[in-house]
Amino acid sequence: MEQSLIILKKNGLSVTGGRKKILDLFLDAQGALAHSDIEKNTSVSFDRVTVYRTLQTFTDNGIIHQIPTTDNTILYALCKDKCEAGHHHDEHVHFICVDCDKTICMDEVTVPDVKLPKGFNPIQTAMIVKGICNDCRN
Amino acid sequence: MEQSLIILKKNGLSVTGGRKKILDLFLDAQGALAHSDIEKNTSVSFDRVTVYRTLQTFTDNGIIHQIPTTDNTILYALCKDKCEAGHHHDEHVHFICVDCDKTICMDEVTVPDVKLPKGFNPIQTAMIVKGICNDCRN
DNA sequence: AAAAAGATGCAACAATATTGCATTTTGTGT
DNA sequence: ACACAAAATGCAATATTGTTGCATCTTTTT
Ligand SMILES: [Mn+2]
Ligand SMILES: [Mn+2]
Ligand SMILES: [Zn+2]
Ligand SMILES: [Zn+2]
Repeated sequence: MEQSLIILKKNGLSVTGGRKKILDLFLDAQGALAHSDIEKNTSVSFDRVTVYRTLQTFTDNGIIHQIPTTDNTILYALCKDKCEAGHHHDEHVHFICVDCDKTICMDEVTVPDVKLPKGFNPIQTAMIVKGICNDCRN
Repeated sequence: MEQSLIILKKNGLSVTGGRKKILDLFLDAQGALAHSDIEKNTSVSFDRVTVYRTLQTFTDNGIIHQIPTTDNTILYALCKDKCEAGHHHDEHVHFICVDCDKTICMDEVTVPDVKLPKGFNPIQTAMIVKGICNDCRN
């Protein structure tokens, strides 16, 4: 059975053309995708609204996770960890290449713990490294 | 002399009502501010465009720095470190309280180094911790 | 005080995001 | 296979957010 089907079923989501297509995009993607990437890359285009709602649904169900940025976009990437609905466990570092602009999930690089001042209770930590990626250095 | 004046002069920026007012907002603020906060909090309101341009200017000159988020906004906060025009040195952790929604610069908590896979060259690292802040825990 | 450089506001426009509702599609039980 | 209920989609309208050019006003420099 197709990977995208498996994921949708496992999460109790009904299988629709749009969801399959968008999920396949993520499964095939090199790096993270922004909303705009999805609108561009789907030759057969869905309504913008559907894309918004699909990304929301996937995020809620722990299928994709969000990556914070400083340019008024949100990046999304597949959760490869054991994320559940309502609680993500993506504690890996994200690398944004300033050259090719790709964003890569470094699944093998765990976000280090950090000691916070007394009284601050951490729930989730994100780490974003900007730099030159493997492909772009020469 | 007023703090805001000093900062503007030091950066060779001409002193205008708008810049002073916005800079004072940052100097008084508890945490980081989004564009929308500035529009709301300035009783005397400037044109939206001026706010955009002012934030851009401040960022370019190393007066404020950006904090990435996952909600299609950018947060801005005063640079307390020795940032220069064109090159920031804000290597501190940012804490976002999921309760009161404030974002705090933890100037004393340095972003830890992280070992990247071969071929990846880091330039700048951001760390955002979500959790419950000092004021909100009880 | 005058000139030059720079900042601002306005208007128009572009891009992005949200909501309600009618219609279509999907999953479920027969 | 069929009918029904539940859910997803598209569309339209609206709201929010961001960008650009240009005329005017303000600040800085001479
Ligand atoms: Mn990731
Ligand atoms: Mn900061
Ligand atoms: Zn690259
Ligand atoms: Zn709080």
